[in-house]
Amino acid sequence: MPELPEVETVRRTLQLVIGARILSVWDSGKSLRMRCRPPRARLRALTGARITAVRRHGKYLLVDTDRPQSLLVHLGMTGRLCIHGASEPLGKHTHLVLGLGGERELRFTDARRFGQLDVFERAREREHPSLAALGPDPLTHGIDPAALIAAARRRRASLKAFVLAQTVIAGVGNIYASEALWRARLRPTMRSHRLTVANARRLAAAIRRTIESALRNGGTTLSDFVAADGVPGQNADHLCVYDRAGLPCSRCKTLIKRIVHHGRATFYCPTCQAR
DNA sequence: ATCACGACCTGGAGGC
DNA sequence: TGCCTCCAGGTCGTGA
Repeated sequence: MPELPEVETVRRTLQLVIGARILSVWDSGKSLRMRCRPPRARLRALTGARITAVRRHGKYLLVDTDRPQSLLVHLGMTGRLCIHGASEPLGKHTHLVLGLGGERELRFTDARRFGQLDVFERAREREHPSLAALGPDPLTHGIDPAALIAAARRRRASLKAFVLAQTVIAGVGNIYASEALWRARLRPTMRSHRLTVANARRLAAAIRRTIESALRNGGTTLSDFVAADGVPGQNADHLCVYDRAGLPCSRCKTLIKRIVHHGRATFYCPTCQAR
């Protein structure tokens, strides 16, 4: 669920907490991604800090404060970062609660615990292990077709794996990889080093347009995703291939095919997506 | 160095 | 109704 458009939707709805002071910090103590426990002492040291900005790179949210530290949040597959009333009961899978005063709390919940929480020094952001290797963000940096083709030619993996590689482009996940390749009329199983210049241009434009259009619809909600205000996204109704196996392609009416590629569901139109 | 695969964890859906 | 199995949007470590 939370790929770039969903994380950006959360970021935008989180603008409401900018200027708020973190009056209290509570964490569940449970391990999240890769059995790593979020650093409790550094989380709690945010007490008293004021939130100054909420940024994003790919699928990572960066909550800046008026101190040298920022909070890093990755939503994994089922993570939510939502503003709640302080009197609302804590959900079962709540892992972080920032008390913001005015009866508001910013809560991170994550049933599957594939998410990530960390506190890092902003001055050394580039060195953070999760951020250091990220490629350009399609919304904030754009995608340079020349750089895209150079990266594609260095690899032998499929185009789908290429588009999913966060070191190449930050923020594309399984849903939008299928969607962008459909839009670019390229077969997901095509080897990335066979990408032509014209195809690379089409792919760069397709990724950007796929993401922008999903963002306009508030992101894709298949089961868990909601924005920081609790509102689900509407983009599931606008998907062209993802989760549409056996339904007609909106361009050519051929039935959409589902394959398992690299252990992930992959959808494409056998007619209008060239090999 | 690059790639494919499995593991991480829980809940929901569907079959019996 | 209840138990079982399978499946899921991300990322990383392992072994080939």
